This record gives sequence, C-alpha cells and structure tokens, in this order.
Amino acid sequence: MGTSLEIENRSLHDQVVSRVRDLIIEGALEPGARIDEADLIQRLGVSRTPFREALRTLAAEGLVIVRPSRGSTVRKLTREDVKSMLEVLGHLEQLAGELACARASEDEVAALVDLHNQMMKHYLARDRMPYYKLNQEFHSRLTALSKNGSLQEMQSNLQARLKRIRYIGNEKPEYWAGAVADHETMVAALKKRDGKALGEAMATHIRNTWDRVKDSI
Amino acid sequence: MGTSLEIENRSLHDQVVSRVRDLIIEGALEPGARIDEADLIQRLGVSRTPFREALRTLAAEGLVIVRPSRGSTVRKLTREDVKSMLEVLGHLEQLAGELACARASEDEVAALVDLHNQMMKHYLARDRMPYYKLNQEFHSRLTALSKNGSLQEMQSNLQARLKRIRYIGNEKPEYWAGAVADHETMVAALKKRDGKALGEAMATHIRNTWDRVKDSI
DNA sequence: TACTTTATACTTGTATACAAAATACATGAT
DNA sequence: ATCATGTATTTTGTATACAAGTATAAAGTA
Repeated sequence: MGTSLEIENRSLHDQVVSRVRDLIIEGALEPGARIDEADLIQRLGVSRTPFREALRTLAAEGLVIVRPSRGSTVRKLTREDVKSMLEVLGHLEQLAGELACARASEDEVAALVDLHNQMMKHYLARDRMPYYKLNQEFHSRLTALSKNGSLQEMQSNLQARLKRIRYIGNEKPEYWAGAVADHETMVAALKKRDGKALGEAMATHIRNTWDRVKDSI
Repeated sequence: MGTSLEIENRSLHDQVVSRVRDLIIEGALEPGARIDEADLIQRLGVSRTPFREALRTLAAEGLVIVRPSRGSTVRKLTREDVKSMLEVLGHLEQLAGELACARASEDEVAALVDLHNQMMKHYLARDRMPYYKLNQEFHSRLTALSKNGSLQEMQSNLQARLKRIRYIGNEKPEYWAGAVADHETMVAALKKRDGKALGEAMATHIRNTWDRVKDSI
C-alpha cells in the first residue's frame, strides 16, 4: 500500500482529490460547510475544471455532496449514517479477519504483530496521535491480508469516511483501554490462526467503537 | 428506490452518468474497450466537460479505468475481481438477510414475497429477461429491508459491477433451476423471520453464483 | 530487414469565457 | 412591518480554445 512505487506519476486529478480529501478528513473543511470553489482553486492553485472533476470523485466516495446548481458541501454524517457504516464495517472486517487467518503468510502475520507491539508502546506512553495512525494502518493491513481487493476497497472507503469521527470519539482514557484490550484479543486470535475467533473479535471491536463514538455525534 | 419523486430534477451530470453506465452494463461498450470521448459526446449530445465529470464518477464506482494522459477504458473484470466481489457481496447480503428479518415490517415482507411469486411465474414460463430483472430487484429490495443505507449503497455498487457477468453466466437451465431453489429457501426463511437461516441462504446463493459464472469469465 | 529517430496527427488535460441559474438585495404594495 | 416582486450580484454549469502529451507513421541508419 504505502510504497512509493505507484505514487510517482500522480495525475493532477489524483493530487487534488487527495488534498481535498485530507482537508475534509482533518476537519479543515467542516462537515456541512459549503465548499467555496473560488477560494479552494485559489488555495490549491488549479483551475475549476480539474477541481470540479475531483469533487465528482469525492462525491462518489461519499465525502462530498453535490446539489445541482447550488454547490457542494462537505458531507455531514448523521447518527444513523455512522451507525449503519459501522454496522457494515464491522461485518466486513469480520470477513477480513476470517480470510486473513486462512490466507496470510507467516511473515505477514509477524509483520502485523510487530505493528501491534509498536501500538502498545505508544499506548503505554499515552501518545495518542501515533497510536491513532498506526491503528488505522493496522486495520488496513489486516484487511489486506484477506487477499481480497474488493474487500480492501470497501474497507478503506468506510474507514476514510469515518476517520474524523473515530478520532474525536476516542478521547476518554477508559475507552482507549477498551480498544487496546480488543486489539490484544485480535492479535492472539491471529497468531493462533483462529479465523472464527478473529472475525468475532473484529466485529466486537467495531461494535464497541460505536459505543465509544455515539455520544460525540 | 424506483419512485419517480426524486428523479424529476436530474442534473445533466446524473443523466450522463446513468446513460454511460447503462451502455457499459448492457455491453454496448465492451469490457476493456477504449472509451472514445469524441464519439460518445457526439452520441450523447453533451460537451466534454460534463462527460469527463461523468467519467470520474464512473471511475470511482469502479466501472471505468482512467489512465492519465492515455484515456479511459471500460473496466474489464478479471476472474479474481469477480471472485473477490462475489465473496464480499455474499457476505454483505448475508448481513442484509439477518437485518431484514429483524427490521422489516409485515407489509414489506409480503411485498417481497409477491415479487418472488412473480419471479416464479416467469421461471415456469422460462422468460429469462423478466426473471433476470426481477431478480436484481429482489436482491436490492431485500437489502433495503435491512434499513441500512450504507449496506444498500455497497450492495448496489457491487450488483451493478457484476450485472453483466451474472447475466451471461446464468444461461444453462440447470443453473437456473438451482438459483430458483435457493430463492425458495430464502423466501421461506424470510417468512419465518429466521435471520440466521436467511443470512446463510443468501451467502450460499451467492457462493453458488460463483460456480454458475466462473466458467464464463 | 530490423531498429532508431523524427515529424505529424490525434487525444487528452487544463484554463477560460460565456450562459444559466440561484441567491441576495432593494423597492414598492398591502 | 411584512410580504411580494423585480433587479443586481454571485455562483454554478457548459462549451470551447489552447497547451501538453501520446501514439502513429515515415524516413533514415546500421
């Protein structure tokens, strides 16, 4: 994923898409806010044509709403949106967990366990940001071990849409501890290659995520 | 879904997207084929700007591949693509089945059973086309009964991508009979509101779909 | 003949200009 | 004062022109 090989020849379109996506995910563009074309194309230094194409891509990804003749806004997720997305994400990661146990190589499992150990270090040091980032990567990479491209695509789309909300919702210390416990269970199951158990653990983990974030929406 | 209320004020963008999408799904534009901008904008009577925006939407939906500076092609699904999509679709519809049993109203169940009965009539008359169309609708509407918008969105995206291949693959009579048997099982479980059973039946049905289509890819 | 190189045509990408629609504002009637 | 109506301003949508890149074909070289 994060290798720099295929990133070299990024088209302007891709660049604009990911820059605007980042602005949305990081909250520089607030949910529900109007997207000011004139302002953004200025800031990004591109003209309207590629910018609007990027908006169409982001709209299809579900991050932006385009209302004909009345401009675009950053999609604002309702409680129901988040709940339904997490319901699906949990189910997808359950499948990912099952498949990963069946299909991952020993090395791949070892690499993921390493990542997990790093996360634990950050947890012990209470470094929220690096933990959060590795956590995203953990879920992405575990999903990748399913060797199912379509699953990865959908997982990553949902993860991107929910990124902001999950970050906000994870603030209380007891919540964090709960998430860490979930991860310990998951890694144990992965080591044992117990697909059913890992799947269950993933699903439970995401159900818990809902409990963690639901009050901050 | 199919109500005409929200369709009234369709923007040009939406129209172009769905017309090109139909051309792809119906096979008028063959998988792997180059998309000739000049030709298509002529045929659709629009200019390049809205057409290219539509291509970006279709690319994000996974129906079109845009290679920078060298044009767009209709995405051609590999065996692996189809297999992984069906793996995910089966899992999603399993969830849909479980949720539908828990959340659908009596009327909604009755309406779906009606639809099923119509399908059976077409099967007995061996009218493939109307059966096929109702089948798509059956899966969409059952998924809608999950009352999970995100799930519907992903199901409908996968269904669209696979539409053509599933149509091609369903030609042998014994395959058709098998699909019909699956549907009988599904409807029986839905009537009993047995979520686990319906979920299982849906998953099995889609696994069988792979067996039905795999040799025609 | 095979392999470069170079010129040409064609396709794609981006910017901009113009048209259409929507919003904001002001004026006047009730 | 409130609402309606008409006008101005801003924003969005589409077409087109130009620039940049890619593929094609022709000519030259080994």
